[in-house]
Amino acid sequence: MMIRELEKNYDPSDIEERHYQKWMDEKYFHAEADESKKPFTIVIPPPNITGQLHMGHALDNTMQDILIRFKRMQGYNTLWQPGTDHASIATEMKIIEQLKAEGIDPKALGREKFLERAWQWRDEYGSRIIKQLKKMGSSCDWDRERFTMDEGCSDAVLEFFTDLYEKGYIYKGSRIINWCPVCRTSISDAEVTHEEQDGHFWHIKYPIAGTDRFVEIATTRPETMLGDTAVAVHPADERYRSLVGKTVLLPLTEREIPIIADEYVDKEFGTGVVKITPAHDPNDFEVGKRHDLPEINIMNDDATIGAVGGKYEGMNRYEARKAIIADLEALKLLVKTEPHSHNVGMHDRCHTTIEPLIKPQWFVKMDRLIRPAAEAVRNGDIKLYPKRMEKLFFNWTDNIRDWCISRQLWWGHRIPAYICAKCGEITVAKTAPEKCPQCGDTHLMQEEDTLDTWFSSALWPFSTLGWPEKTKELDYFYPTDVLVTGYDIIFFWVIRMMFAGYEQMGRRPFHTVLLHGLVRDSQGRKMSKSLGNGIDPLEVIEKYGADALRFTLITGNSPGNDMRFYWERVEASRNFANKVWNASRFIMMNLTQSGISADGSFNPKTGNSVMEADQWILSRMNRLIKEVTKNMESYELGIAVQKINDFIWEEFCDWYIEMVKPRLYAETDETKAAALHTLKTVLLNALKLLHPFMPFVTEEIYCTLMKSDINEGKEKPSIMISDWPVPLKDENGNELWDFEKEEQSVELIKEAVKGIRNLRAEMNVPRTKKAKTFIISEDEKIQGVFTRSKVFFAALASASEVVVRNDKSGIEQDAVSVIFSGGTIFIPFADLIDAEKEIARLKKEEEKLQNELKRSHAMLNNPNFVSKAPAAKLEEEKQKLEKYEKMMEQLRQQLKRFS
RNA sequence: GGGAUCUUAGCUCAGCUGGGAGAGCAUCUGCCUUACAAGCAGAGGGUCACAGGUUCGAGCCCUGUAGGUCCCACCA
Repeated sequence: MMIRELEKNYDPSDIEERHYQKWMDEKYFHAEADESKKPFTIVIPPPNITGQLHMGHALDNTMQDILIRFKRMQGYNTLWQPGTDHASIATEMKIIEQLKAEGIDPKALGREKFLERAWQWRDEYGSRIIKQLKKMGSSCDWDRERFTMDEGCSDAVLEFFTDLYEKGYIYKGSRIINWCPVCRTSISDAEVTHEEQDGHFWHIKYPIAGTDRFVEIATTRPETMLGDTAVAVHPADERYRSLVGKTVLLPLTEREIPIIADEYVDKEFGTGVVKITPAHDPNDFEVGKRHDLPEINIMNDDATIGAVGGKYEGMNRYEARKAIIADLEALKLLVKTEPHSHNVGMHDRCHTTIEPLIKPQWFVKMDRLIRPAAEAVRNGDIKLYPKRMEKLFFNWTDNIRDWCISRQLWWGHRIPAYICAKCGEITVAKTAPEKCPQCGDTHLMQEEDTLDTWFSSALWPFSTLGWPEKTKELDYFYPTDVLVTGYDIIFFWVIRMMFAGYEQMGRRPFHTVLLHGLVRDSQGRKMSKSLGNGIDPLEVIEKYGADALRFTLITGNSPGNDMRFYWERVEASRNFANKVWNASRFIMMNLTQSGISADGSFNPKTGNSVMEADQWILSRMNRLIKEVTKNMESYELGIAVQKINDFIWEEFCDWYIEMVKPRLYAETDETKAAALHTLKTVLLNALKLLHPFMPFVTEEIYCTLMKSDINEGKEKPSIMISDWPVPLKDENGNELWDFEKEEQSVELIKEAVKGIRNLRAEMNVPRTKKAKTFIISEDEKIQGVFTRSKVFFAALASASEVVVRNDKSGIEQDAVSVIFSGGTIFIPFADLIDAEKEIARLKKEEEKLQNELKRSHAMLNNPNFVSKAPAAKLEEEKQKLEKYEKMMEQLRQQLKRFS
């Protein structure tokens, strides 16, 4: 039957599309509030509408999908809330770019027309990344897709803004802010990155008024001297104490400015005299406030020198710097130029050097608002994984500064503040007031600025659920559970969601933040457009399938660590998918060909046709289920999937399936049904454990399996809504799949098989040369194990016949031997025995054993170990020693034969 | 300047609360064994950066050193 449908190699291409469509059609991703079930909720970090899927998204969404699929299978009512972000500045830049390419001046176009273009952009490109996320297999509830600027989210922003304003947390003020001269907008502190740059330290003489003396200052930005309104020294600096209160004549402008004393100055640094430019430096701004200094803005919005700059007007910052240095030199006021490296603030988006400027802007007072969030992390109400990220978090919250939320952009939520044309009164309201509450004038202008894009994303965990409306979704799904995102976005988003959640909802927005690292290229470089080293996830999916990509991203790295992307790893992941595919093919083939139903009264605990191998693999599977579940619940996804991989490939495929083959191929074998049932049980459970990681291949196999008549009828129509495996228990509550003794037996068999394989490989015995195999053990239990498992040795160890005895007499003369912990194995290879080689082989074994004995003796002869180590450990070591001694004894006997 | 993190096989990395060093890829040797050559069997390869300390016992805990990466910070 279906075996013909299953190709020899797994081909994901058409399968993925088909199953995804089916999942959507069946509404498996959709969640409704349902008080009878426990919710599990994740909100997606909304990708920008300018964005294309990159590896970071791929990793981020794979992790979320794994958690969601896992919880869904565990029976939770899971909601993965999707949506996109308007990304004010990024989108605005894209549109300006677009307009310019068409020869249109954005400013001339006007706000309204510009916004029309922006909405067009969003309609055209906004859903592009959503389509790409679907290719990853993301099981988001697409019926609930949201957008940060849709009606509901905009209402939420209005509510949030006006509420914070009324509570006094939002204010407008003229303060020094970070200005991007290219984007022509203010940005928040979080959007500034610092970069160490080689610059210069210029020492300049400022003449002291009324004397022929000078003070020497040192600066890295001489052009700002046009805006100097003081020079400062430390109050305790003896060198300059007498100068405080005097004035200097600012070169080039001839303005007279005071010499002041302020603690801010570091006596030891530079000359100990600092020029103070309150309008262009955050520190100088503070000094200026303390001393009531004038603030002279010397720059235009594009960072060219303004009208106050006299002859330098119109030059950009760097031209002005050059010109000023040249002029100072001509005036002999330049003392020296030193090389100096210093940190320069850059706009993280366009990489332009920030210009600190004084502008009227809107701010959120953060000191009080941040407290519940900081407290939550401190007391464990919100947990960060990995824990070390808490340091990063506190680093920010402990040094919190007010958040500049106004942007001089058009694309975004316009600030709901209305300014009276007559009296200048500012009214903040959700809708435009008809008249000024102060003077009654009806000419009110709405604030031109829009809000920082993160202002709306801060509300994402509840605005997407309907807030400020009291919806049943909000009631049921909030607080959400886990937030998954990159550590690079903690400051921008995570912290802000936290304070917004506590402020507006009175509750945490999520209980866990799961942070991941960056995906880098194979050389460890950040993937970026400019380097051209980015790898398109869609290309990977096309070539190897979404399962392979997901598997690659989740394997072999620990939480929060960056990872490197290699095509070789994708290939290895694809190979694993194929392995699962083929194992399933094998099992299904045997199930159908056997004509034996694998259902029914099978009980591995009592069934007399059950073999140790069956019990062994069931027991191993039982342990796997427990461990993987635990790992998943602790967010150790990489560890979990590694264990699943190892179990399926090594234990199940390489050992169990190989062991079971002779039983399946035999014409009549009373153990066949047990084998088939075990194969099916283990496969089904393994598929389920694997499903969150590799949703497509597992679904395809599952459905094929279910289509057939071997279906017990208890399973769901899709693996994604099937039940997460749990250890089976009998009526007394004992685990049905727990077989410790049988596990030990099989481990013994494996040891013996490995020994024989090793021996044959070293002696270059071809696989086709079968040999009679004598297994000698004095232990009756061990004899029993091998007597029952004779059948395995043909398939696994090229045995033609297996004889289990307690006595080696008569067989050792023409045989080679393998010593293992259960006894000795003899294989008569008279024609192949080369005494010298045999001795060498045995000597090598002896050396290994000798080392073990040495180690064991050393431990057990250490009185401290014996008295202090735990009893179990001690006992374990004693047993090992006993085992080694036995093996050594046997080995010596064999060595004797050849010497 | 403060902090985080990394240093483990040729390469990329795991190694979760301390109890005999692992995986994938690469290399070498055999195998087209009727699930899979995208595979099977076998092998080689590591003073776990260095130096101390705690411990019966350290890749894991503590201190220091060196080097790499990253974050934060107003030293003009």
